[in-house]
Amino acid sequence: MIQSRTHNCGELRLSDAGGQVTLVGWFENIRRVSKNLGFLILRDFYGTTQIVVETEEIMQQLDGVNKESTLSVTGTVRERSNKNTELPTGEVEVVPEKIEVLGKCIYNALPFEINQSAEADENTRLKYRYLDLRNPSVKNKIVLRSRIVSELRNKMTELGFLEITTPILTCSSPEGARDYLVPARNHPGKFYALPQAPQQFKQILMASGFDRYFQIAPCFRDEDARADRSPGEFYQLDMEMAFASQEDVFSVIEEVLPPVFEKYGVYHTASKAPFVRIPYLEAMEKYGSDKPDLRIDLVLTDATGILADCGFGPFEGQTVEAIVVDGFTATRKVIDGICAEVEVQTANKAFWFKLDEKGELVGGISKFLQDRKEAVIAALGLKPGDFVGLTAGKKAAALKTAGVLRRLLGAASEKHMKKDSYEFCWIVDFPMYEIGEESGELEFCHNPFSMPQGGMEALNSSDPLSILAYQYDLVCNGVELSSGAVRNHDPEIMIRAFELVGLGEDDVKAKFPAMYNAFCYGAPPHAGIAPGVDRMIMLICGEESIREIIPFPMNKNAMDVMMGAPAAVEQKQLDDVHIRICMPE
RNA sequence: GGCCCAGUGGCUCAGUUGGUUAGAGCGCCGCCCUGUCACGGCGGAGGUCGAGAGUUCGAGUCUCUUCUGGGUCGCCA
Repeated sequence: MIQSRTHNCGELRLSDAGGQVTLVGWFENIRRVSKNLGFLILRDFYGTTQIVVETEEIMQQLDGVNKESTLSVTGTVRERSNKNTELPTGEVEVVPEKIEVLGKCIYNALPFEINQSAEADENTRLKYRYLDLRNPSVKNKIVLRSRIVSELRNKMTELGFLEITTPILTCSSPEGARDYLVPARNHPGKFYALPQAPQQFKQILMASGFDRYFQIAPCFRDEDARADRSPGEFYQLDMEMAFASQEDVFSVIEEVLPPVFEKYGVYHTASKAPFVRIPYLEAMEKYGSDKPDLRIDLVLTDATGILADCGFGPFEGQTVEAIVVDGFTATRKVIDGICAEVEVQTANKAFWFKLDEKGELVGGISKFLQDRKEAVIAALGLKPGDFVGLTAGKKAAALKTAGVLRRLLGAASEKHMKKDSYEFCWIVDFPMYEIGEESGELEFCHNPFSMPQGGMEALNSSDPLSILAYQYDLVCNGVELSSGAVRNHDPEIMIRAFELVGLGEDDVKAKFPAMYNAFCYGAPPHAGIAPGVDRMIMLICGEESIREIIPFPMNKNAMDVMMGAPAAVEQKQLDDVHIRICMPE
């Protein structure tokens, strides 16, 4: 029988000196100073405590005990003669009377050093994730994740939202990402699908009379990974409100998120309610992006009129966007690096020139501007010392490229980026429709669930391309956290909205049968949003890789190298679900 | 699927213009050390340089193919 612990390893203080204690934990290290003096570090979830070995007998007991074995140590707490002020438990040590091995680590070499695991090869870390997670700095992110999720839950509950789980086994949705499919044993040839989001269920909950719903919802999409996008599965703080407007949704988010970001974030300040609202078109014109990083105070200027015909080839007949940066003192090398990075990220080139302290246009493409120097200075409002970044192309491309250039210029200049805060904004008034790049035909711009602004009248009498939707994005520091919308709860408007893109009633019924039917029995106007939990935690932790904030992440190729998933299964299992494998060549 | 980067003892990395026996730190093993705290000192083991082919008198280094991992584009209503 194991003596149960009296304290954890992060707990003992000077006031405990003299007491008899039992600690349990992992054998982190031992510093052997002589045959009968050594300092053993015991680590558990809560911290580390120094065990001082002062007898040859106990020292010998530890011979052959590998690090990372689990131990039980019973002994007396004593004030240290040499204190360590860096450690919470650094004023005391435990003089052991008895050390017992609870769980042997049978290996005397680990795949990586626990305390440096974050620097080890990522594949090895994932394979031995249970060792990686023993590293306090790795573990703490998972602890933080738990606290954040718990706080979000509490806050939502406080605001009267009901947490309701929706099915994991459901049916494939015809739109969006690739589904994960699950064969149905009792229905040969048929499949369940894992939900890409609980979208239809939450809207049906609204039609069922629930008023405020939320869920920390698992979502499954079979799409390729990115640094900030885990393959396969992720979580959303999914919510929906009945009889609610866009502003009602905004005020809930504005109340729930900033306190969590401020409390746990690497930056301790976050936007206060109300967040800035920026219409989509304005965001594109001003920031060249629908997810602008508002920590950067630079904006785009349309310089087509003054620069397109200056004789510089790439500007000829194109839209030209300019970003004026005052006090930009970066070296030529940095500027070239930024331009190269823009090209990598957008496949378009960036250009530049400067107005030097003497009032001369210098550098970059300045030689093409000398004939219109004063006009350029006036049009862009330049002052000596100003730097001007430029992009050109068709309007959408010029704006998008300038958006990337803006972000890089901001990051490179002390003066124009407030680095230590969370700047939220709402991007609102997304267009309902757009001309599809490939099809050349009218398509839904975001998703077909959104209510068009102006309702049926707008659909019947306006140019479809001018119709806006009650569709919004939540953006923080240049990261898109979420899309949301006031939903289209009116079957007639839904059908009309589909008709404009060449579809009709049959398509609505075919694609969303349950939701459509439910809405035919009296649906409340409703609106919602679903911020990505993993993305929020990344921002809060200041992490660049999403795998750092997921307890058991898959690798880029959607494999769990620890568990060995995905894996082949036995023939019997395949037979049960009527599946035959056709291997690709 | 396209493009970019990386792969050298258990871990992190260095390795010059292609040139003798491929190095360092950490870890591991042994010895020494009575207050360490990234303990210290001395010694030792441990390498098919991801794999295959090629060029060459000679390849960790150059070329090609391939594998693995990461990033990115496509994709992500």
